[in-house]
Amino acid sequence: MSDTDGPHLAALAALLADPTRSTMCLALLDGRAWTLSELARHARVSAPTASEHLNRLVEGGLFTEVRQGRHRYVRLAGSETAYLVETMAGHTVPERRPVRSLAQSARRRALARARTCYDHLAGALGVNVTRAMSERGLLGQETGFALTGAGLDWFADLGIDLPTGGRRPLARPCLDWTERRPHLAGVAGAALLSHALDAGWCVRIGGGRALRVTDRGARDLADLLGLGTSAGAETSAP
Amino acid sequence: MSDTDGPHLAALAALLADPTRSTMCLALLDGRAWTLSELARHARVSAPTASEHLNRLVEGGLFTEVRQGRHRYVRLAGSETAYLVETMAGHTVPERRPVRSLAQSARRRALARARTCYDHLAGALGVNVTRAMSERGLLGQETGFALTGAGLDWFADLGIDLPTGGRRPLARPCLDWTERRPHLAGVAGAALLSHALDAGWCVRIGGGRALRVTDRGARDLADLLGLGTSAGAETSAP
DNA sequence: GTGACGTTTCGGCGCACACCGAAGTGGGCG
DNA sequence: CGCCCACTTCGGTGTGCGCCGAAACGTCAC
Repeated sequence: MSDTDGPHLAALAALLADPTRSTMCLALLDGRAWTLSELARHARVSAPTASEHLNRLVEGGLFTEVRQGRHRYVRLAGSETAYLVETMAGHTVPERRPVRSLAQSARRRALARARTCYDHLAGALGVNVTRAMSERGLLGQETGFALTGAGLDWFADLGIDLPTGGRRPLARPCLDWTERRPHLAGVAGAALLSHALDAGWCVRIGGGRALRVTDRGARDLADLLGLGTSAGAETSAP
Repeated sequence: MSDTDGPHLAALAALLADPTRSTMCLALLDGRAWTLSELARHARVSAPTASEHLNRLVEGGLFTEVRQGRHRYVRLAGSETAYLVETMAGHTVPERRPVRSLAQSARRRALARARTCYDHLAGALGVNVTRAMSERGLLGQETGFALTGAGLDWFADLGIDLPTGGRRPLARPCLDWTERRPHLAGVAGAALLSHALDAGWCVRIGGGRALRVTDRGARDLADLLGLGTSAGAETSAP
């Protein structure tokens, strides 16, 4: 391989190499299914244009689609695809981009505080939770990135079932775009976000990826991980 | 972020979205510096064309260059860049590609047996070494991907120094293109390949990425990890 | 100096494709 | 049945860019 793989790699990259398509991919990082018209509006293109792009993304295996009545729902093909998009997004140079409006600034701060990254926690909240887990000996980051025995017990005590045996790693680092530090992804990361939503630790705000930590969530996270009440609000200043 | 990051992600992807450029990136996965004309010949384009592509790749931060006399040497910007290329390459669908010539078939088999992947071992050899380390309790893969205490001792006993403290993880999985299984990357992976070359366990064959396991290497790997003499030759058949 | 060679710049060609408006398809609903 | 709406197909336009040959530039060797 590899000698003849150039064109294949290029074909994959070309799917992400268009601003409209990459915007769509980032939008779908919220892990949910979007309709064509929602994506068209989000990416500011006409419906015909969006249709063409979705065809290519589905054809290329990055998206899967479900047709329901007159709607065309698409979502990321799976966690591996999300991982690919996350990895590439983590390598873009963060430039000083002028904030154009007050509303945009508020939205951006909300996303930086706490958000979902496909199926796990991200933003300051995700990074702080990951760091706290490390400090409490639940997660080992020194010699790689893996749950410890204590970490497995911690999930069990919370009543969170961690399905094993699949190809997906139990714990994996995911580079946070805003914090530039790793947060917990993989099976454990997905289970943790799922539990956080079920247990009412946080709720989605707006229709997007942003999360708000509830009072109950702040209390439980303080109890379980010693997180300060501003863990999902404070910036990453040292 | 993320809302306005579509164009940035697209710009990064566009660097890899051309067959000539992606071929160059894959070539540089051998971790060494290539001259412009070497890359032009490898990618089967003229020197002017290659020059343009290198400009864009350097400009985009994927390559770094060193000018020496009338030569222009380029290499991957770093291990993170190599990781990015590896990740994307690992997501290309492996298709049944007809083998066109006997020489190509032999080259492909050699690469599948043992090769370098930027700065660590890959191919059947890399995957088997990784699996053996797991079975011997040197590497934990159940709850993530991390060296164990025994693993740290194992490196120390070999006299391999593992520099810590940098941003690069000590152990990281890298999906093998040919084997479709993880092999050891990160600081430990790089140190292991470096030691393997220094200790004469394997040598580079041809000018490329392919490796040949020496008699001495086969003996030492059998002693240290219980690897069969064909560990770098056998296929991954279960 | 002169010649060879690696690299860059320039000009021009041709193709791929992102985009839209208009028209067509088909499901859902009154 | 007829209307609305989500989506797709079709034509046409513009442009970005990958490519090369020719020529210029720099370095090295003699």
